[in-house]
Amino acid sequence: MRQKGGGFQLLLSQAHSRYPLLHHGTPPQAGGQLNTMLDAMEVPSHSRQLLLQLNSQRTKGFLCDVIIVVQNALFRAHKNILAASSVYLKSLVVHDNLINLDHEMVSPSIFRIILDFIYTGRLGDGEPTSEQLFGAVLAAASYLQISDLVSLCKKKLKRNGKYCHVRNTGYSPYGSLARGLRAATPVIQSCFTSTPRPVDLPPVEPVNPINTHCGELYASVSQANQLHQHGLCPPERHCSPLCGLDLSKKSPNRPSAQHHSDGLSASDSREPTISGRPDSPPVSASVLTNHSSYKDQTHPYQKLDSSDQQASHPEPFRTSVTQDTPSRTDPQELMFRWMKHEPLGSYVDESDREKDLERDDKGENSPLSQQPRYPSIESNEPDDDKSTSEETGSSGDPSPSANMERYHCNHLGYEPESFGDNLYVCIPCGKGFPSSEQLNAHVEAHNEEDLYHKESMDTPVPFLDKSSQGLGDIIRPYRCSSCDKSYKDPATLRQHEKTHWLTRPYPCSICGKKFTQRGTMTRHMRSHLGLKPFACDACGMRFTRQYRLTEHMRIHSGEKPYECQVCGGKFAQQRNLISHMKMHTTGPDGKPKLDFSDSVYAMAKFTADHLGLKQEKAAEILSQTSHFLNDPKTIESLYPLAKFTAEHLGLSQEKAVEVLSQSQHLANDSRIIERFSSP
DNA sequence: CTGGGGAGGGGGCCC
DNA sequence: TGGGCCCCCTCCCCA
Repeated sequence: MRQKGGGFQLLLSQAHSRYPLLHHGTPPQAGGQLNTMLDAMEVPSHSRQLLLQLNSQRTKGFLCDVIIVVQNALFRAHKNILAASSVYLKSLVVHDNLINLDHEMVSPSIFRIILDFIYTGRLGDGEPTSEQLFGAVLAAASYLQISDLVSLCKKKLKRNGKYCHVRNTGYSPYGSLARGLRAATPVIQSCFTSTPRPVDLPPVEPVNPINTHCGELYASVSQANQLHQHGLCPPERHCSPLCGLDLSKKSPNRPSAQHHSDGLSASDSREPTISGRPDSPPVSASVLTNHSSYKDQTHPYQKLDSSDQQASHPEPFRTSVTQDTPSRTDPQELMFRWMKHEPLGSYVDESDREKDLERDDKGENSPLSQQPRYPSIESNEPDDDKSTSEETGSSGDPSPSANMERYHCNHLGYEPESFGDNLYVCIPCGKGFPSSEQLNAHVEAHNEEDLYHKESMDTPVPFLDKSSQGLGDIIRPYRCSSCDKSYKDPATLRQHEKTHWLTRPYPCSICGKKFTQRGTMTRHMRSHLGLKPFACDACGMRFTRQYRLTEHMRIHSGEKPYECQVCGGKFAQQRNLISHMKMHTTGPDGKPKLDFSDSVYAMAKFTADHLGLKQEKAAEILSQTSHFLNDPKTIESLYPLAKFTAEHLGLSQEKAVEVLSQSQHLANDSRIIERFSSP
């Protein structure tokens, strides 16, 4: 039977094209000659034995390096085998370890048959077959560009007198899905849901999971469903004929991929799969060769163990800094904390604290609002909960929200026990709920007006109070009731408020790590799956994020836009500038080595951060807002450092640089620091 | 051996 | 919801 081993011949053909000396040193030969040579194989059973081995390995999951998602079933296979069988599959597996097939083009059952064919050269081996089945397989095989299988199906249909062009047959890819077909194809997870199906299609019978003992990469729950849930396989991609298979995103630098943007977000646009798109009608295989120029990178992801993940997050650098916090009056410490965006001791306005106390007396404060708005230096206790705060990966994070979280846990009985069954607490109003769903519903019920009204009633005003509507309130009117942060729109505020929640709402279904934003969790999932959609045109290196690619491209362009204000050193990546700045701020003994000229850069950055503007706008903002600093009343309400800047460093950045460079002695004058650090 | 820079990768979070 | 940016950790290379 010619078709028997057809896939294997493809495999050998590819192997020979790549490795001309593979077969007894025989040079590459024309197809006919090669076939002749294979027919004359000195060990006739060699190809059969090899294929049997490969299929055996597949059924055991051994050395499988790709997962194929078809609707809600997952299949494991070997990239090489798929690539050898279909140029189309080759174009998919070359980039990703997980590929997603359009289930409207190929159903799980049909794909199982196809995969069996690829590994065995048999179609519906030993099972009763029908023209409906062949039609479905034919359609799917055409879609997947498995020419041998297409030919086989056509032959079988012609034999039955049923074949005509597939477009006119009315054959659905589903067809009659070979009920009872016994196949060796291992399905990682098969969880057939009530996904709406075309009315003319018979229901897909569940495929019994086979070989679930294969101990490599088995999801605890349906990965297919998770992929949808987590946006890794958006429904529109999964279902639309225009969507398709390749989970990768196009490299934005590829003009040829422009047409992918329709119907897909930028992030979801695909790597151009040559003939365009995976879903485009099957075309000549030759058009796919372009793909081979890309660097074939596989990204086996091993970090499935949550403990590993957590162990990989040691205490960050700045935690160690805060552990041996100098005394409050240490000016360098204050400056250092400022540069680190850590709260200064003077940050909590005494009047606000009194208000808090009043509310406490009246019992008005919710359990969550009873804390000081910001943990002041004097309220800091030994950070003894580091070992218990690791679950969310926020260990050592000195961000205000992280500080608040730690502070809550330390001081105010913010343990779950204190809320009984209502573990999910609304931060703005302090109400507890037994489930995250109820809490989310409740949070939605907080309309924007309520939020605004509430903040206007009892929110401390770290920047500018309402009586003096200043720049901060104009730009960012929505202020968090749990911390000092303010936002331009209520949606962002709601998003931010989740960072104060006791329970992070978006857990990773693979490692269990929890996130405050779905997008972060989705991104995290991509790292599990090794998806790197963004490719560098210059070197082929692939990245998980567009931003990484942008950074990377500076390596090729030589662009170094980040300049050290102290020494003039230039860097291609801002993070390396920041790292470099640490060198300026840390002496050889490891202690902070801050002079005021170092702080110029940090001042600009700080200003930009707290005004919600981009980094590069810092200087502009400093100069544009200088008139605010001319107003003593406004200065009084500004962040102490801005006040200090206005008083001591001049109003423009240029002036500040000049003054700072001439005033380094001030850095050692604790009285100066005391002036702005005291309430 | 060590410090510094380059660069890959992950998480937080605002827009 | 995804993009963009920031921050951090880490590894590697080199002087």
